[in-house]
Amino acid sequence: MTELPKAYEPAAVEPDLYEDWRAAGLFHAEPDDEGEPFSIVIPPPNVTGSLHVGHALDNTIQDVIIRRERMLGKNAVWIPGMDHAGIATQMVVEKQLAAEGLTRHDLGRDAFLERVWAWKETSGGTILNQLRVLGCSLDWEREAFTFDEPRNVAVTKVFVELYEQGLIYRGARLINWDPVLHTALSDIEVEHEEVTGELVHFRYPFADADAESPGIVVATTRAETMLGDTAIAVHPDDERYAHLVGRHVRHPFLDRTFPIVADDYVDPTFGSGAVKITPAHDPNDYEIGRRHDLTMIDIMDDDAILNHEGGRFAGLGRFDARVAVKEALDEAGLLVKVEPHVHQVGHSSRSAAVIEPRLSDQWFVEVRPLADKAIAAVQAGDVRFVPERMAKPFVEWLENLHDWCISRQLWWGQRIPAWHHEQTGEIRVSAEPIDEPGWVQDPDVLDTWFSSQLWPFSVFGWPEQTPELARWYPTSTLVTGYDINTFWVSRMLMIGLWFTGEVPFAVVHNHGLVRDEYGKKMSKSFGNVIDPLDLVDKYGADATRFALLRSASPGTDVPLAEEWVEGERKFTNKLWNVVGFALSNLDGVGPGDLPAADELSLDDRWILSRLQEVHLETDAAYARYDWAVVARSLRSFVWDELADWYLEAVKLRVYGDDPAAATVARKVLASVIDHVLHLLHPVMPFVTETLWRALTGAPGGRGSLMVAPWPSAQAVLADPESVRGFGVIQDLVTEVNRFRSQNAIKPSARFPLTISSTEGALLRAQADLIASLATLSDVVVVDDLDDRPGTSTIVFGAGRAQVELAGLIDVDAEVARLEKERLRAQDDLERVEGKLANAGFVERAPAEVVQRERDKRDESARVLVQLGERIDALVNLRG
RNA sequence: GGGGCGUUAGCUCAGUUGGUUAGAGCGCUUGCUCGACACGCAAGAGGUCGCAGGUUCGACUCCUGCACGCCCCA
Repeated sequence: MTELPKAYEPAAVEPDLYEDWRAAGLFHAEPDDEGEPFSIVIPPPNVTGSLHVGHALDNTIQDVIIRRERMLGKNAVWIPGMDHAGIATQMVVEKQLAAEGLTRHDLGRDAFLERVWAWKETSGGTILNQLRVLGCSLDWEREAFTFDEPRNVAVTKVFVELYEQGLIYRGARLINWDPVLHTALSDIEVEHEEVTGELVHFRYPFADADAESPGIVVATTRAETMLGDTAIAVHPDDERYAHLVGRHVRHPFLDRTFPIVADDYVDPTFGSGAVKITPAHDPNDYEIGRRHDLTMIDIMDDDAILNHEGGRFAGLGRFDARVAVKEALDEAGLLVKVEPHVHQVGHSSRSAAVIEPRLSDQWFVEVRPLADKAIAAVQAGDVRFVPERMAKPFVEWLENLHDWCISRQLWWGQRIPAWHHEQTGEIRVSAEPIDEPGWVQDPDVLDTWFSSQLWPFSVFGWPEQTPELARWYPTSTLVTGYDINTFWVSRMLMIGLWFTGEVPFAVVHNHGLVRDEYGKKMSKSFGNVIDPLDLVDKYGADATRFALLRSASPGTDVPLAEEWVEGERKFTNKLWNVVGFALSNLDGVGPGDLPAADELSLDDRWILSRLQEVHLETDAAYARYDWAVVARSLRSFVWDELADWYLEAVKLRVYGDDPAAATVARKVLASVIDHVLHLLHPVMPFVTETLWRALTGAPGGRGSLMVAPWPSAQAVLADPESVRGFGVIQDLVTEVNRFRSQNAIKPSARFPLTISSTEGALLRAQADLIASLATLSDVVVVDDLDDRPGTSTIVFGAGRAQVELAGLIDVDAEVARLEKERLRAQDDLERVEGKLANAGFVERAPAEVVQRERDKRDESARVLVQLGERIDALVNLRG
């Protein structure tokens, strides 16, 4: 076996290892491979995107899951791919055009699309390459794109069938209009932000103008919309206005009158209690408009500039018009008052423009029947959320879902498979182009989510009944942040159930959002963004992955700091050195069968037992997606037990002169390391693979740890008695160390120790081990200590140990140390006696709990007496 | 306004069914080159578990109210 370099250098091994795995075909799976099927589809990142820490977390989790399932012998596949991201991608290319002084309209539709495809081929998709750097074991032979040909076929089929089922319709509805991007958006692409604006109160005069009547006062934050008003609404129970219902008012700037209507929606306590109604530019007004059959007037053009309906305000932008209308009202003597007002304003999540609700002809999906199926599936447990509490808001969201506007006035995306007759206006929806005179295809494209909702089955070639689809659909687990449950998960569930009759995934695992070390959201403007590629570069992929997982407790956001990643690099280095120590001392012994039970020493039995416990603990944590526990328990085992204790213990035999004992130690050491490398591999693939090959001499390629079978926990190795026994030794050694530290005795100074203990037989048998671990010159176990002057006592859990002071110890410091221990024992005793003095406790608590407290009391009392005697002896010695 | 989550050491977080001396990482203090590792080893300081009640022999843990913070929806 070769010696390892002194420190682990990730950059030196990661790219080559990844290429070795890939070249050996280890990322690839075929549907007829052995094993139970297990599949994950990647949440397709935007083709315009680059890797941020959120992707790093999401894909690390998926990689951990798929690597473990692969080792468990499953027929595991992880499908890569990207989302064509209609708006974002079109914006990127339009920005390039703008730099050349061009718009997409200058190029025309076909030339523009060619240009976008060219951009996609050369600059798009860098994110997928970045995932390789992280170690993600995606099946690259199966890469899919939401806008490639197989996916287009699926999209067309779904559109046509939903249309034929009456679930897709075209009609004039109030939609969210982005006046910058010139397209409709769905409700969830709108973000509501709090804005301080003005509440303008003004008066509409009555139409049947008796000069005495003051008219009726209304209030609005968007004064310009009064140009589209076609009614005023009051609450039916509002006595102030009851007599006015049915009367008409006159528009001050336009040649029309409109009625005062009564509607339950009106909040009589808000403003004047009378509401102006603009059905074509406000969602609530729209509903009222439908109920009362009001005229709906769209007063704006695509740029949100007032059209001819705006009368003398036509040609003004909506915000200029807001000011102009207010001034005109004032001049006309109709303005009552203007007050500051805080309210929610919808903004485009893409362009940040203020959304204009607008009446428009668009395509919609009627979601109710689809949503009901999805709700039923969640409630029946056919799809399970982890953590569970994510299910409730998900269902509530589905229950309140409105029809989905799916048409976009863009060019980059699937063209809507509908044709309009130029003369008759008739509409035909068809999977095949209609090539007859007079028919032109609908110019709009579909919302990107319309394609990505099909992802869990379109990636497998649906609607063709492929072997992949049969084998891997439904998928096993979907991994996403909880923030896109509504955007994406809900739609996949609805459409998957509708078209395949099955839930598209059995489990939705939601992780949190990655934040900075103070729990703040990462943002460019705040300057706290961490680049995961930078982390990989500096600390390695394993450390980056481990740091993310370690913070990922179920259902919580995931804080991350660069220093924490640095800490995990130290862990990879620790692991490196553990194996390095083993390699230089194994003398050719590799992992294999363990020695017979009667050959094992106490430390062997202890570490093997602990390994089994840790194995079971991590298996359970893996199964419940608790990455923080997986990471922490493995880290703690390797560092705090294997390295700090077992390696130190094993030196006694490995450096000793009993060859048989040395061989036993080597076998156990090699096996434990081999086992824990398996357990760690899904979370730290690179360093574990490197070390495993060094340990076993495995050739790599198909002989990689990556595809080695997951070990099984062996219940026979569980040995509570050894765990307890080794614990006694750990306690004693720790107390000796403390004694050294408090008495400023050099760590390298050896001195003899005489022990008296309730565990006498155990300690006598392990005297050499104790001497080795605690750096003692000699260890003797006796029945009773003589407590001679000139000695000091170390109290440990199972007894006392006596040290010959030999003039090396400061008596005052020793008295101080013992006083401190006496106080501690005194506190213990008082607390326990307090409990036992409580009659209720003694009578009603379980007997074993009471007995435990009694034992504690006896122990503390004994220690207290002994400490008192020692202190007295020292004080006497001092004179 | 409706719903959800959170409040534990200087910071970020664990704490499984009520009984532990309330833990970890980082940071901080002290000592240490003893044949894996200074990307290290050993020891140590640091917490009225948000506040107020209640249930219980016993509450960080269960219940009620309040305060503060964050998220989603309207």
